[in-house]
Amino acid sequence: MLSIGDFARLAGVTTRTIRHYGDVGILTPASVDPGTGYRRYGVDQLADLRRVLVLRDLGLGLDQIREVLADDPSVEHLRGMLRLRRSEIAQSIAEEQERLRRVEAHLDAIERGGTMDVDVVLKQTDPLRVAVATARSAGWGFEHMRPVFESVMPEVWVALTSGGVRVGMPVALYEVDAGDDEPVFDLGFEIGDQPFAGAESVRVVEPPVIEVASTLIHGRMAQVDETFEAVLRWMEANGREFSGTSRELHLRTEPDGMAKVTELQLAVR
Amino acid sequence: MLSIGDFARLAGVTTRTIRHYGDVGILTPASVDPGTGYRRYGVDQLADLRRVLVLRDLGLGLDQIREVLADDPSVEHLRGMLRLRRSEIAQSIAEEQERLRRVEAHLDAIERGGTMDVDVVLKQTDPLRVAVATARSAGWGFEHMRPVFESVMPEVWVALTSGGVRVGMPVALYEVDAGDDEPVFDLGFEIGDQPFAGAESVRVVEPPVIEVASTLIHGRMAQVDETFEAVLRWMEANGREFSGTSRELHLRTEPDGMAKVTELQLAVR
DNA sequence: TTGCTCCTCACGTCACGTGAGGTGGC
DNA sequence: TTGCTCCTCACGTCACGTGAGGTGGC
Repeated sequence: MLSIGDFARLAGVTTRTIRHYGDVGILTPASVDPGTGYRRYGVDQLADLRRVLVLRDLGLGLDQIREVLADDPSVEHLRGMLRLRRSEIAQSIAEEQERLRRVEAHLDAIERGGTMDVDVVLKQTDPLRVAVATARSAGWGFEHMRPVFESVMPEVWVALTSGGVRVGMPVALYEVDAGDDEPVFDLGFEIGDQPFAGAESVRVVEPPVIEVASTLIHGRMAQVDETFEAVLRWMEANGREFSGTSRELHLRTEPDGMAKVTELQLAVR
Repeated sequence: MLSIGDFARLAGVTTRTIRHYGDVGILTPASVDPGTGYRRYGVDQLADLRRVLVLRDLGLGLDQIREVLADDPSVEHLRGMLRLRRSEIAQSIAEEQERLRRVEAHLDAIERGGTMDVDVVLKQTDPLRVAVATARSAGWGFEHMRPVFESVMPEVWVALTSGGVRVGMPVALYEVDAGDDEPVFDLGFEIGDQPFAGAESVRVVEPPVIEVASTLIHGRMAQVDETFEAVLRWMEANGREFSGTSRELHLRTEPDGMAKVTELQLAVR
């Protein structure tokens, strides 16, 4: 019989760990002195403890370890847990590698230019339901777009409110096709889950949930072009490619309808 | 100004998270209503929150984030933290990959033969200081070794105790060189940090701390040969190679000096 | 007036580490 | 008798999630 100190030392762990395993029912002492409370362990329990430590080092939780040790023909059970663990670990490696890439991209940006000019986040878009009208402009760029915004948005607004629909956040949806000189895009408002049958040129769309590089634009929209390009550069530095789909979400607007905070989303491939 | 709910929604986090960042001093509300305690956030704080979320997703702790945000020309500081993070992530990826290999080796063992016959652990040896005599036997294997043990160990024991040294755990140290037919190895006892000048054939050695595949043998030493081979098979399955150095630590012995629990260590290359 | 939002505690998470304060064994 | 070991609480860790119980705003 071994004292807890000897037992722990032989296994290379602390006595606190041994007591903890007793507390959670993973490894109870062979006997406990009723007077002093001193724990005693049998030498054959060393092998049990080893098994626990092996499973722990594979990343199993103590609850799982207790389960595996509990049922006797535990091979099937253990196999199931290890398969689960395998995919969990593979998953977490993939995530850490992705994280490492992001850290390195940040460091690159710092080395190159002081610090990053934009804060870009890679994320999934939130589900969205919008009522939009299709718009055309003479060319890309804010100067071409602005008049289109100013004529189309009020149009959609009127169609919605006269239909009894409360308008939400203003939204613009773009698709760039190769060599487009005359951009065609959708302008409108988020409408949540309110019913709306559509009217004349206004229809309801639910853009798919996709992965985007997202950034915020503060203040007037004049910066939108340069921000767009900054995000494209960010994508390049981070090994991502622009798919051609982009969205503008006007998170906050001035009373006059001008954007105050805009989220710019460029879909990655 | 934004309510905490709007603020959180725009950033895609919960209000609890926002409050927590307030509690720890990372992002305090632009204003707090003194009557109701309601928090108010400025739209420009959305960018601040974004920065926090970006750093969080790089794996920085909230303490570190607070530090980086605290000093204003934080580029140097941030760079240092990101470099640290980079190496931490690389480290953790390596560990997870190692863990994945162990899980897969376990699964292979289960597929092949029900479950593993030995519990083998890869670990660093503990520091060790032993007094040993050199021994020779006619060949490898327990049957050849046993008589050597039985004659050499008492010899060392006498040399130590007559020198006033308390003997610790019995230890055997082996080196296999290619094609050795007449094994030469060291037998003796752990002596901790007790001084011992050496006597006749007995000398003090401190075997280096090395990485070993370790397993326990319960009961009489007759199983040592098959266990040795099982560990070699384990190494093969786990992509490790035996370096030729091995050790036996007699963790517990019977009153008659026979081993009751023995740790067998094979050094990996 | 009824939902909805917001508020402040405060416990739980996971596997122990780390004292604090006290007692048994050589 | 003096160290050394052992004992039982009980807090701390990290970044929030999740109620509980209560109140303000449209």
